[in-house]
Amino acid sequence: MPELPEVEVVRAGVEHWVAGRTVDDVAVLHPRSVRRHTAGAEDFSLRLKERSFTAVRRRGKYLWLELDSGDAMLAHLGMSGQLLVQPREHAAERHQRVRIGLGPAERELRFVDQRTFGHLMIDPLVDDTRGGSAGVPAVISHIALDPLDPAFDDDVFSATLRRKRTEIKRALLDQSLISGVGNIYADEALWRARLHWARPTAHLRRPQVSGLLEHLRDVLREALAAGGTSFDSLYVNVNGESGYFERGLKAYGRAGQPCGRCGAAIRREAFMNRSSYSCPGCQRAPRG
DNA sequence: ATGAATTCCTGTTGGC
DNA sequence: TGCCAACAGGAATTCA
Repeated sequence: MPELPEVEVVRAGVEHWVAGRTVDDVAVLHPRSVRRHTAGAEDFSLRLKERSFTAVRRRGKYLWLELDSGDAMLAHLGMSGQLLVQPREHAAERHQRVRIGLGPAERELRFVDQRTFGHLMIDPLVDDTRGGSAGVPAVISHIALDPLDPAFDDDVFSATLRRKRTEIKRALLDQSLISGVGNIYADEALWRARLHWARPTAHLRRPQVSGLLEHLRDVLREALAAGGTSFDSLYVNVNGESGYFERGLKAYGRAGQPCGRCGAAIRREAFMNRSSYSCPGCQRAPRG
């Protein structure tokens, strides 16, 4: 499931292949994949055709391909989305949803997405009110900076977090507070910080928040260096190669296996219609 | 206004 | 062998 490290791997790969290319053909094969483009699939294609890609940027789990029109093609991979660059004559992937011809190269950009939680849309770039220098797509202006962004402010995050009446893992998954963190890296950072997912944010000390951010950045950077995490080949990078950080996971998906720190069996708990993995020895549940 | 629950989707897996 | 429930989960939307 693509989180920040996987999306960054895709961003870099896509940028290598599309920068300077001009769109000479667009085919929307599944309308759901452009559902957030409210003007419709035809308008989506129209705004891409004959436009050139100038840069590829990312914030959290969103990435966008800047166009020479002042718009950007915004992409979110959801759970199973892939952006692939393939020769045009290469056979279509089973769940190919959108195809974008890259002139004058004999290649095309393909959006492949089995579960269709991901999406593409065209959106105007607006001034970034969150501290960046480049423009951001208007529809994601509410998304917070991610913790690897140089402009991310730890003190502001800590203060905002401690004003909230919620649990720490909910906050980590709230993209308006901090972006790029999903279920996997939230569990990994909490394990490293020895914090249980249900800890109330209002009771966290500032040094605990700082420590958590440090662990979060560590695990994100390690995963990025390894090319991202992948489990079932639904997620692959732009060249079709799976990431392999799963061997570095200490909590996520390890229910029943011994904690690498204290040996206790990692537990799995239901949480927000999904699962949370933690160590009962090193991550004590809060009282109440 | 805030926080939490619901919903969208498809392929795989496990139990009976 | 076949059927069905559970599961994977990001984030917009809806609800309380």
